[in-house]
Amino acid sequence: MTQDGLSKAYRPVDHEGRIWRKWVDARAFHADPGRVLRGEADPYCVLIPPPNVTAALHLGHALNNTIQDVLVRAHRMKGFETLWMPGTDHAGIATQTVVDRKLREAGKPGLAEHKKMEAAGEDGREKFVAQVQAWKDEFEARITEQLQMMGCSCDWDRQRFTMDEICVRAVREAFFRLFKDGLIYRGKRLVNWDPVTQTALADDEVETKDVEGHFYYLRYPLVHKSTPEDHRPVTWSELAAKGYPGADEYPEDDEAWVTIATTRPETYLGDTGVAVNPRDPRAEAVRGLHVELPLVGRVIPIVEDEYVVLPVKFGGPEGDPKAEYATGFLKVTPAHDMNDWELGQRHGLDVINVMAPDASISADHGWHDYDPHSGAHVFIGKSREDARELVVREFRARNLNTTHTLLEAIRDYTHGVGHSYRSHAPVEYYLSDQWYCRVTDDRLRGTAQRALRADQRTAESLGRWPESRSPEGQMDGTGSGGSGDLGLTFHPPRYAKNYESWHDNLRDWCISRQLWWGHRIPVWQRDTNAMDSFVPLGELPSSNGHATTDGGVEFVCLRQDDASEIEALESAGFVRDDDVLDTWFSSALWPLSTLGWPAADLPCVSAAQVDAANPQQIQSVWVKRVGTWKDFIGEDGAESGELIDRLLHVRDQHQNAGGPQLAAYQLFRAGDLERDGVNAASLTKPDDIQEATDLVCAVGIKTRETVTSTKFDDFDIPAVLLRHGFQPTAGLLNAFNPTSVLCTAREIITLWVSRMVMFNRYFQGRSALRADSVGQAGAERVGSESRPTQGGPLPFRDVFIHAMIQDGEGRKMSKSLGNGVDPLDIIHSHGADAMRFTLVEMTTQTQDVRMPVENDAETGRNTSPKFDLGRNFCNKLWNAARFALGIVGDGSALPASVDVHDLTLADRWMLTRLRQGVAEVDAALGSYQFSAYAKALYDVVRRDFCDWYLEAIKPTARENTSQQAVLRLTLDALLRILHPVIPFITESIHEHLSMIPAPALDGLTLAPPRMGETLCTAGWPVIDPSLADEDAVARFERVRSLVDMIRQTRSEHQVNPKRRITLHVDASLAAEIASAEGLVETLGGVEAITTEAPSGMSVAFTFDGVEHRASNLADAVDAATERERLSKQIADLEKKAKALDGRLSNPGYTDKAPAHLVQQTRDEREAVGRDIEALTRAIEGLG
RNA sequence: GGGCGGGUAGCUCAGUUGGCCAGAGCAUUCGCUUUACACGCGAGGGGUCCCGGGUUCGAGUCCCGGCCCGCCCA
Repeated sequence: MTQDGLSKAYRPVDHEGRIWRKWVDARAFHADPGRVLRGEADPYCVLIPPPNVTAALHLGHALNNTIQDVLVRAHRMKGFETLWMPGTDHAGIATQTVVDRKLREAGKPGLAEHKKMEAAGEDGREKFVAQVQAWKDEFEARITEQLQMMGCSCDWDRQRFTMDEICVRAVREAFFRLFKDGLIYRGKRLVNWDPVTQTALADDEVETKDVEGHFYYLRYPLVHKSTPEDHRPVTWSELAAKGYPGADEYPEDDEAWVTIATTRPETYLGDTGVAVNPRDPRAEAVRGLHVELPLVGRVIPIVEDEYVVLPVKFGGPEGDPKAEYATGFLKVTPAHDMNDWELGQRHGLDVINVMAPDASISADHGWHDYDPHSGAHVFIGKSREDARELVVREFRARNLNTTHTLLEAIRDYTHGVGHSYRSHAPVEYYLSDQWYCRVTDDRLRGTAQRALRADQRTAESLGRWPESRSPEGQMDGTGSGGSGDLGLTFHPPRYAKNYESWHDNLRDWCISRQLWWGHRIPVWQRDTNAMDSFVPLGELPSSNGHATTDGGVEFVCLRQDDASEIEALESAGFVRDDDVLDTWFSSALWPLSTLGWPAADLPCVSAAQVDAANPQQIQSVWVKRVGTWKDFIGEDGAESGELIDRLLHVRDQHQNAGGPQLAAYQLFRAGDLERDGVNAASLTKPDDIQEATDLVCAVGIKTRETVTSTKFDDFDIPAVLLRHGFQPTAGLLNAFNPTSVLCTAREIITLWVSRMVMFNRYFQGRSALRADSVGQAGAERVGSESRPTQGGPLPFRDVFIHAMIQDGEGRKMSKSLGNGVDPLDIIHSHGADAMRFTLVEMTTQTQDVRMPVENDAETGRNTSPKFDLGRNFCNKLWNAARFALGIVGDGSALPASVDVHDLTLADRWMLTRLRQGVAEVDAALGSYQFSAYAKALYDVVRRDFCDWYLEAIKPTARENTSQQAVLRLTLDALLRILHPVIPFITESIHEHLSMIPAPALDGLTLAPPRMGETLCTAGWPVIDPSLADEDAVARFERVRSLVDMIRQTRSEHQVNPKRRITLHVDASLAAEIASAEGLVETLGGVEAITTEAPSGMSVAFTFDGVEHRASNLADAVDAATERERLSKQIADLEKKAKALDGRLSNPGYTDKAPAHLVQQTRDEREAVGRDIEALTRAIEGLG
């Protein structure tokens, strides 16, 4: 290969597609759990944080996935059996909302219309979900394409989706076990309610935003309540008699009132009490009294509770805004406020819900004392906002007596209000029936807390969550030391604190969502209270179901859908729950579901069970798949292509023998399968199944790439395989769980990391192991009496939290601000490698990184000048490689081996620097310091290799074949440590380099590729300490200093770079230069070295405190300019000398500082002095 | 209110047990179509390391107090 074969500049578009196909064809990213299980390789596994199918990926995803790819590629090269599991998340509420909006924008029926259809019995739910499914298909494909264009080396054969068959299986099993173990329950609680999307939200889906609102001061008349019907007003004189402060300021016969302050007047319709702090001086006077709600007419008690904030004038805390605004009387609305709910529970107050699910005022959702003839009818049907205004207007318009209206005052007030993270509407606290997961149980929260590595825990945590040492350690059957217990480690460690405090403040997790897009809750229920007659539930017929009862409502959870059981339930009056699970429920199972749990331990699911799960889907999949594959192969299998050849070959070999290859072929010819009556029962050996599965998955990839007209959907593969008893995930759980590291952003710590830890440990804990036998008939004895307290293995050992990318002003990148950068734009303009290198270089240990955003006037797209860094670096590497390949040629002249002792100074220096570079890279990657990794690469490639080594060897490399050998090997090693971050360009260069045989060099090991001549499966460089040559480094550094001085002198005299100058040096320096193998001459542009004084014009420079001279710089040197230049140098040196003198004259320094530092300072002072003397003489010489 | 992160050159950032006149990339200035690279090469200029105290022979680094920006949780 000559340099003519490579373009002058690196053009990513010329290479990225070809290189990607090369990797895929080599199946270089496909993990084989067998190698791990057989002990042939250590596992390294990363689970992708599944991107939402809501939208395409943004730059934050690009960073997140680049980091993962760097780790994965490096470990693959280091010899680990490496699995990077890809997939996407269905993102229930987000996707449903987006699709609804898009439908409405397109003038098509949206969610509301589909809900009407469903209510009318017209399959609205199914039709809407089909729309969302179509959206999912589109975006899953786009996301996959984006990741692949970035070069992500995921095991694409195993790609998952949180709602695919494999994941459904895990969700059902998990829900069933939690339900059975009493960790899932149904309850009527206040939930965070999003009135726009009309669903419950988890605590962490609510964002607090400051809102400029008001405090409204409302007057509630005080009354005596002697009988239910008779309540007469309280007068001020009565209160004054009881010692109510300030009561005597009012006319004594006037009706008395209390004033409450509220930001939400409309909720007064649901007030069921007024609370006062028992320490309030007015409390005693109002004890036993009631208030009458204006318009509503409801008479409600006054209760005393410490929760009520005392106003400042009655001893409340000064400076506390609440105390400043408080009146001391608090309206209590248990159905519409979280704190009021709790207060109401303490005092047995009524709960009156006055709103409909859309947050409009309604008497139909729990307002049981609504009187249509009261004044309250005016509020019915009004929105929250309108009702608020109306309440204020009514209160203002109504008089309490002749001098006072019901509205006392309105004051401006800014306060935090919860908003839905999805619809951004203010959240309503809403009373409803929801499903909860009891995450506060020690079996979940406790195992998560104890999982944290001891040295990352606080003393409080260690006290509160003591590890139960002995059983904990022995418990996990994985055998890898410590992996099953306290080893969870955050990088950077400060994030461990977030994790801890999240658990400290945990409440039970609301897992039901009033959505259609998601995993439907597998519980059937009937309310026997509302039934005239019913057959008692009795014993469930199989272990597939578990029943509970709560206040006459019966619940049955089914482990798997079973048509006959469902029919039996429904005929007995049971109805399946309409709701779906919180998206995070399936996300929390990601480390389990993607790796095959629970199938790793359970018998294969039968075809009948899968068919029952979703017969229509399976059927359609089946038809589609047959069509797709037939189109691809053709009826006679005659179409060309390596894969078909392989399969035909396999068929010929195994036609009669059977076995995995035949099975694969038959699956491939899916249409043939049923016709031939082949069934899964003939494929019983796990190895057969695995091999067949692998081959079929390979078909999937091939099909995706080749058949563009037919949409290929990975969703289908597991369904087909499951139907025939295959386990495409066979072996994965045992080989790869616990996984190695989770890479994510800090906002996810609470939402996701914790829940994955809880679930992974719970479901693989001791009792869960016993529960595994439940799947087999008869072994049914796991219940509350054998509750596990010991957790199973972690889902991952390390958690790396990376920075968030902001724009140049420190703002989040967002669509609304228009400051986002599309990764695909950068890939198109700069190349995937340039983007990756820049992102990695930016990734420091801070919590945010800034990326100045510019709009490209030509394309109208956003970009950032920061990406030039990566592009320039890649181009530099490309040209350096082009140059090196040009020198080495086809390699026919290279020796078979070289001895380090025969090498030039430059070669030995370069090899030493290479070794240091590899060590720096290893250290950086080992501690998740990605910026340090990029900087180490930059330094060794650009500074050492390009700037110095290549320049140094230019005159000799074309003749010196040993030098060529070093050049070839160094470039090879550099490509390997560069590969994880810039995979495309390094693989491209490697295509050429690998054609040149690698000479042997003792101490340098560059293992060949494992698969398909790909650099990505080649070995990581291993460099023995014996290659380090400190003497060469010291000598080369001397050369560098001297060359720097020469270059500086040349530059200051504006010497043309091409002009070769003459040095006049002393004998000692002349000897040193002579021993430097011509490096000084080459790098300094030096024609001749002489110990004789210059005869003509010359200039001075110093080295080691000795004056030397350079001549032949120019045709004339101006003495005045030269004097000025030298004087400036002297001035600088004198400044430095003064500083050093100051230090040395300080006895504190010379006495207390380490001796070697003091000596160093003295040496330096001496050298500076000699330099000054030399320069002074030079000035004198100018005359 | 609590927790966390940041404040170093015009911009984006390094600076890991305190110890070379504080570094890199971009930008900028000067010189250069030097046979790998102008997406380049060589040489410069540019910094009260947010402010105020303290510890120390010595502080960007450690301690205390304050100011500003951002994130998370209540």
